[in-house]
Order: sequence, then C-alpha cells, then structure tokens
Amino acid sequence: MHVRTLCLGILAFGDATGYEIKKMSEEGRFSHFIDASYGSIYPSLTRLTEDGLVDCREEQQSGKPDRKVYSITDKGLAAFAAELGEEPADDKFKSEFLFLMMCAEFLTSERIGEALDGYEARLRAKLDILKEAKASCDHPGSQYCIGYGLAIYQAALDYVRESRKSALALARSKTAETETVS
Amino acid sequence: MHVRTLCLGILAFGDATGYEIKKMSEEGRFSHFIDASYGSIYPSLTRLTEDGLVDCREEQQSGKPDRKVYSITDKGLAAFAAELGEEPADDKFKSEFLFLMMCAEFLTSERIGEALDGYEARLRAKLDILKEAKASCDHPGSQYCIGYGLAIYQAALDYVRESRKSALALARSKTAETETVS
DNA sequence: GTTCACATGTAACAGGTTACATGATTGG
DNA sequence: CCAATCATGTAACCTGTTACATGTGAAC
Repeated sequence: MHVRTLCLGILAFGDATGYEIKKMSEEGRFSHFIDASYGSIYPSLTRLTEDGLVDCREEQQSGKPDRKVYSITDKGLAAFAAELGEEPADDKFKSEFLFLMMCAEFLTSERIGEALDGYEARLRAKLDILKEAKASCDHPGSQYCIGYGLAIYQAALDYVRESRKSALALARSKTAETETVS
Repeated sequence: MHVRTLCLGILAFGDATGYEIKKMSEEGRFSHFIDASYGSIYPSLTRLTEDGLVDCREEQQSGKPDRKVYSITDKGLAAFAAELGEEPADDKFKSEFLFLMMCAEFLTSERIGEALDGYEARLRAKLDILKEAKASCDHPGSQYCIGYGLAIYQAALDYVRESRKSALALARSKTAETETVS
C-alpha cells in the first residue's frame, strides 16, 4: 500500500495536516500499516490535491506555524471506496530475528540467548502498547485490528518462550566454535 | 534486510547460482524473509564479488545455459558473522487486510464477508505450505522458523474465525448506505 | 507447436528515506 | 539556555521492481 492511499484513508476519517498524518502513522490507529516519513507524506498530499482527491485550506495560528488542513473530496471518497473494493494484497511479514534464528548454527548459544531476550522484550513492549490502545480507543475498526495484533503477538511470545531450550540448542557446536576461533 | 545480506546468508549455507537464490527466496527455506527479484539479486552478486565477499566460477552445462556458481569467501563469512552480531531490526508486518478492516465502516457487510473469506483461505493455504515444509525439511533453524510461522498464522486464523460476527457488524449502517447511494 | 524450466543480465522507473533548511513557542 | 513540539517542504540518494533482451531443451 502506498503512502498516498494511507493519506487518503486517514483523511476519510476526518481532516488532518501532514504533521498529524505522520503522528497517526507512527503512534495512532494507523500505526499497524506503514510509518511514512514527511518526505513521502507531503509530496503525496500535493499530488492528491492536484488530482482533486483532497482539498486544502491554510490556517493561521497564534504562536504556532501556519498549518495546511486537508479534507477529502467526493472524488477522493469515491477513489478510496474503489481501492477498498479491490482484493487486498498479501500480508508482508519480515523478521530479521527469524533470519538470525535460521542462521543459528553460525552463532554461539550466548548470542542466541541474547537475541531471544531482546526479542521477548520487544514483544512484551508491543503487547503493552496494544493493551493500552485497546483500553483507550473506542473506534470499532481499530478494536478489531488491536485484537488481531494482541492475538498474534501473544502467540509469538508463547512460541518464543516455549521453544527457548530448543532454540539455544541450535547453536554451533563447541568444536566448530573452536575451529573458527583458531 | 537487504538482498545483498540475503544472498550472503544463503551462500553461507552452500554454493548457489543467482537463479537458485531466487528460487530459495520465494519457495525454499528463506521464503519467510524477502522474495527478491533477479533485478536485485544479480547486481548484488556482482557487488559481492567485487567486494571479495564471494567467489564465482562459471560452469558449462550440456544442453542448459552456462551457470555462475557463487561461493562465500572467508572475508564474506566474517562479514556475515558481523551482521549476525548486530541487533536485528524490528519485525515489519504490513497488512492490507487489516487496513480494510480498519476502514470497515465504509464497507457493506457483504464486502466484509468476502474479505474475511478470502483472508481465511489465504491463511489456510499458508498453514498448509508450512505444515508440508515442516514434514519435509530437516534443517533445525528452518524448523524453528516454520514453528514460529505455524504459531502466528494459526493464531491469526483463530482470531479471524472467532471474531467473524463482530467483524461483519463493523459494516456501515443501512441508512448511511442509502445516503451514499442516493 | 507451445509452454515450462533453466539461466543471466540491464535499463527505466517507482517509491521511499535521510538529511537538510527554516522558524516560533513552551517547558524544564 | 536547551530541548522538545509544532509545522512544512525539498533534494540527493538508495533500493528494489518491471519489463525487456536472449537462448536451449524437454515435456505435453
């Protein structure tokens, strides 16, 4: 999914500035999809405006910089609806942690233990964020996504904990270790 | 993780051609990470050779095109070990399906049902592939990754099935539907 | 006879990131 | 006084994809 679509989707829920879109994509309800940078958001908004899918109004603020508030147009809403009508692309899951575990035979068991600890900690942190979000957000669509996130991160955490021993056993053998050192 | 690192990692397990690396990244043991295209693999191998991290020998074959078999060098092995020593980057999970569900209030319950059916089918297909891989692959590191995949895809499937009713209820109301139509 | 598997490679293009440029106000 | 928050935007760069170019042999 392109940043352009993300912007359009966020604006379908209500007006926002580029700055706010960035925030939402990295902290808010939309953080499960992409975290877009300013370098992609601002050009996207310019393009969307040129294409007539969004409107822009400038607002002066006392003390703060001017802001450009974007609203979705009817044409934009139609384009968004059309995109939602298409078959969603396959999920993409990329994990450097799993790549590391795949290559565990090149590592010492100490290094694997370290990686497992770090990964577990991150999973816990994500679960905490999701639990907090679940309690504080009342948007039904978001609740569905949060529930999904809780389910899979919990499953991942359970797996990593349960398989810890066998994971450590993947390490390169002591003999191989000495071979490499010598 | 870059295609370059993926190539290096695959070659750490044994010699391969660019063609074989592509196959492994989309079907084999390494398919959980990236599916790289020829347009990125071949240039990566050229660069790795220039940098002395891999060696290349050309092999003629009767009836088939010549092939270039790449082997990792000591320098390459060291570079690979160094990369594995670094903290792995955060997992990246992107789901257009979840984006759709987040925006469910813009959809009819029919469309949501359709999306749920499609998503469920894909999850089942992935689970089947993983189950088959589990039975046919005896590499321990791969087994760990397959186990992880089974755990999270199963959790996702369970969630999608259990929450189906509430998911369908996310649809836009009939009044809103009529409003949009008129 | 046509499609598939084998096999390598390039060029144009798309998409996004990073770093930079600018600048006011508020809170510690 | 320094850092953070608000706020917008551009240019250079990096990485990767798509489509193209080329060619053989086997299977159906």
